[in-house]
Amino acid sequence: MKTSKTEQEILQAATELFLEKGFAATSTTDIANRVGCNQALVHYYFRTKENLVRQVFMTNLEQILNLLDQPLPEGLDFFGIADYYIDIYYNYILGRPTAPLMIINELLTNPERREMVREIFMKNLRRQLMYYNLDQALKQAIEKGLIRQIETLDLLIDIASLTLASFLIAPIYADLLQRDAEAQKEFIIHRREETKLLIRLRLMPQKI
Amino acid sequence: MKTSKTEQEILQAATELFLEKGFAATSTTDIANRVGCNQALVHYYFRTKENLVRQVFMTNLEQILNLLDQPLPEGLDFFGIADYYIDIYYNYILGRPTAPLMIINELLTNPERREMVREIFMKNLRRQLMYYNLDQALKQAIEKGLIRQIETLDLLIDIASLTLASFLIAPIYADLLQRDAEAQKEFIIHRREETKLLIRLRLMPQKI
DNA sequence: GTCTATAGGCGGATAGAC
DNA sequence: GTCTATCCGCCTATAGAC
Repeated sequence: MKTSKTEQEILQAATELFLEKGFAATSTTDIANRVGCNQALVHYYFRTKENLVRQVFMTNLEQILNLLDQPLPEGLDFFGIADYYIDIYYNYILGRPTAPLMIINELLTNPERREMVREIFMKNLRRQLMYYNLDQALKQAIEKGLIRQIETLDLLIDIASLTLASFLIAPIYADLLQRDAEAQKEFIIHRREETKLLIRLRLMPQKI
Repeated sequence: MKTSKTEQEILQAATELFLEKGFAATSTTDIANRVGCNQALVHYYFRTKENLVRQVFMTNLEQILNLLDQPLPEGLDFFGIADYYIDIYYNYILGRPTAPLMIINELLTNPERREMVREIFMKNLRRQLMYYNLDQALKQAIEKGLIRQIETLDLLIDIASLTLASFLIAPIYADLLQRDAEAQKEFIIHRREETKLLIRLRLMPQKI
């Protein structure tokens, strides 16, 4: 489907504003102002604001899920794999720090968005295969005593939790301690390494 | 300062609605409807919606921070202390699962709220003392080799991240896997135990 | 204190000229 | 495709009767 230059600009401006202020706080007039056109044009292309929101939401969500689809570099053990995924997610969010909040927020307050997530999951067989493969590999490694017992879902949630929270906490941290943007970035990188250490220790097969 | 019964009811209804739908999506008319009065009365007591929001926000934030002020039970080692705080926070949020989202959301989108947080921190000397004491105790334990090297702030953020994220992820998890509320609660309790394990392994003094 | 009524503004959406 | 003009509805807030 071909899209005109103006339509692209509107979509781009909408994405920026949604990430800055959230969906609810952004009006179609705001979007038009940033593009430099009038408000009617936004409705001409997308008819309703809801359509626009849906599209931005889906695009961002797809991007995040697609990060999992990349092929693994060869010759990594599980500790290397964990580090690899942690790096991927931190790097992605570093580029768009407010994206996870927008998505989380929308998922929590709007049940129909969760329906959209299930659709995306179910449609993508490759993603289901990825999960299955990871699950099998983990189980084997646990049996061989290479890593400590853990559910696959728990490992993923552990990583996601620590990554997500880093970005939620970073701006608050920076403001509370009156630090600048550079210090905020350093904080996130520091948290990335702490995350790697936590996960590594979680997987290391030593007795409790 | 004495507050009338109606004022209490309005505050209560506002709190409920803000936690359910967020600040922006809740109108003063919504609040009046839940109370069973008319919308003008809300403004009679609080003059502006912003005042109401501020009050609810501050109250919830204070409650969360006050959880840290409780005296520790005697005779716990650091692993016990960690478990103790993890339990406190999980139990609190189990009672009001959407409170953290409301606060995080407001802190991220509204810079002036962060100013309020700093005020609360700075005013409460006892809280600063608590942090100082924890910091000292941790440093000593590290020197003695009882626990692995860790920054005090990192330990607190580790715990907060995992706790917070559990509640953000729980409703999404339940919807995606089409589980009911009971399963959702089980998920959170399961995550609580996983959190304890992670922190325990992080603190255990063993070589990497 | 509690009500009705209403002002005033903003947001989403559409009609219609060009 | 892009614009101006405008409708409609909801929101916050206030005025004023009781």
